[in-house]
Amino acid sequence: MVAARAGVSTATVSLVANGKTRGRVSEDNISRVRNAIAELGYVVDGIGSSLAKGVSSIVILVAPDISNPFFAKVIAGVRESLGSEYQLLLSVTDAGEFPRADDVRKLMALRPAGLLVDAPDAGFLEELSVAGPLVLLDAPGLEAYAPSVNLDVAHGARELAAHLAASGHGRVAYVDSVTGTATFDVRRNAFLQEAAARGISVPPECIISTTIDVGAAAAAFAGAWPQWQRNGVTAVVCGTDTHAYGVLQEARVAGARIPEELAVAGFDDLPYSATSNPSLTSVHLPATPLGLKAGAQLRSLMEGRVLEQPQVTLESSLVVRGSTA
Amino acid sequence: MVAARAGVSTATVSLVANGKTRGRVSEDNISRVRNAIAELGYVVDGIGSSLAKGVSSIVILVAPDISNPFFAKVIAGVRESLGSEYQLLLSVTDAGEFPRADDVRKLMALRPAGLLVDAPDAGFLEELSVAGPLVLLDAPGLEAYAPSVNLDVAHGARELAAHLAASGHGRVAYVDSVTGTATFDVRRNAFLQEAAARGISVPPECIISTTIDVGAAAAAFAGAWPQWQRNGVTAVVCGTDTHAYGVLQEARVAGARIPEELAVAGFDDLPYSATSNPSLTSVHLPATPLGLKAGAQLRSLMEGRVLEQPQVTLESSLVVRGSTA
DNA sequence: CTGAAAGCGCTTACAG
DNA sequence: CTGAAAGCGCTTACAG
Repeated sequence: MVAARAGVSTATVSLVANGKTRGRVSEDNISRVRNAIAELGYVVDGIGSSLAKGVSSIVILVAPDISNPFFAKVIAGVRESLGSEYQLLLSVTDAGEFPRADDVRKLMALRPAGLLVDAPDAGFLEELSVAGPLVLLDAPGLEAYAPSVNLDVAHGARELAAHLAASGHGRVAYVDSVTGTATFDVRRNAFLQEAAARGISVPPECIISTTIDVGAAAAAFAGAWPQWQRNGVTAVVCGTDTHAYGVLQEARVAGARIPEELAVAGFDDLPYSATSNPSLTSVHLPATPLGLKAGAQLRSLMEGRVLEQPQVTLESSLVVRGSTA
Repeated sequence: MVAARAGVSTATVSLVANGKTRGRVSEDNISRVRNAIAELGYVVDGIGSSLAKGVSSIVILVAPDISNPFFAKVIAGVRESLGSEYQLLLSVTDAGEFPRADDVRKLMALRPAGLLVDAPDAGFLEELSVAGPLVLLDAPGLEAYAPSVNLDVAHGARELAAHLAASGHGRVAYVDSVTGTATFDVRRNAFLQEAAARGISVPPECIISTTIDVGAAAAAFAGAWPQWQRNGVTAVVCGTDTHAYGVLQEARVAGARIPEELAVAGFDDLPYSATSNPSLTSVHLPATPLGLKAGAQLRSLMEGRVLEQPQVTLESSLVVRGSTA
């Protein structure tokens, strides 16, 4: 239709629509085609285009926990660095569950231009074996599989241990996340190691784990607190702020004054952590920069460039607030 | 490849892969093809299939505020009712901003099987003019454009006014959202109307609005509170819980005791509202059911069925907590 | 029940 | 600089 209107072949229209006119189309025809496109409101059909080109303009972001507010910022970052020529398709699953490689293979049938995978486990990547551009987010220890953008969450974890030691805490409990995501292992291990080095004891019976859910964490804490209290626990570190909200809630119910009798801290620095009462000490993770950088890396890959720095690590740092001060 | 392996034509393979074998393919060939598919790990190419069929299996969800935790639940609901044969593509924008119809037209080039639009304004729908299956979410007053699933947020708003009146509040302030989304108008109007009916005064200078952001709301409240206090305001109603978190935070800074000197309430009943200190009185909105129902309606449409009930409204209700009790 | 063939809307060598 | 033609991977009447 556009070709007919402009009086040229469809090949010429395609060239103009894709901006590949350099020395291939006359000025005259370029403007005829542009006019025809504008008048008809023509938009290149993505399906036909994808089939001919072999790839679509879709970028798929695979993530296990979209309900985490942290994630919204990651998405915003990815979108910004990807620009408007790529469409971002979110492959979401139920909170904490990871998509089966089988599901993702179905998504691959859409011929995505690139793939972004947040917080995967090795088995998933093993099974997946993507051919095209792929960037991992928050996948510590999996650098061998693909270029990745990681968070140096261990740094913040160590800061937290140092902060608690400096505040005089000698016995601390840890509320972990049950998901096997690598970041939670890093958080816990880095904290425990630094805590031990600074003379803080975290006995095995003071480490519990629950799903990432305020209610679940509250219930687990309620069950464990009486014994912890008898054992002299004066601080609880939580794998995520969400867990910490549950602990804060339940601690109030149990009548433990915060931070005088019980200090509480978490990871993620969610938006509400600055607002809760008491406000929550937390390890801040740069969510937007994470998305931004991962999007930029993927874009380089998709445009055929070679990454000058395939492995990137972003800093984390402790934000001290009322719950431990 | 599959056809060659099974010793049949590609047409037969297509029939089997799409499950359209009823009386068209022999049992013998069906199993040959199935085996070949399994052995080769073949997945129907979505692009080729879409081009031939005219539509893809993509469902696009357009939404203005993905950073709202409320939204994660809506998505979970949509995913569940859509099932695995459709892929959900999220068209996200920066918080509070709505995609331009132009952007969406680009998405339409992907030939989506259906479109879900959350919290649109009339102008957007006017400009859009979709041909295919379309369902609106949370679009009060726009029922004329398409089948929609709405929240009866007015009901909860009236309950809130009644609750405040019963608690003895005579002068109340309102912190609104600046986005022109219809739901915020409904919330405010329903509250103001019921408040007036119950003898609560909400003077014009006691109505302010900010973006949906804890910090912005906090700053706006900080600026307005001194005058409000002089005017005898004893309660603040916020268009969203996010606004309310900012008010809670700033009220503490200003030394106003909650709820004794100042009652605070919001809308949305976000997960953290149950956990904040004091916990936040809020109008609960059924996010998951909203997504569930919208997905189900769209699915009916995509499968060619006629909706027996094109307009659906879900209940909202007040949850009273410590911030007003 | 089966397969050859046309066609979906594009892009891209290729010949001119 | 331009256009005819092949081809991307499927699906679907159609003829047998």
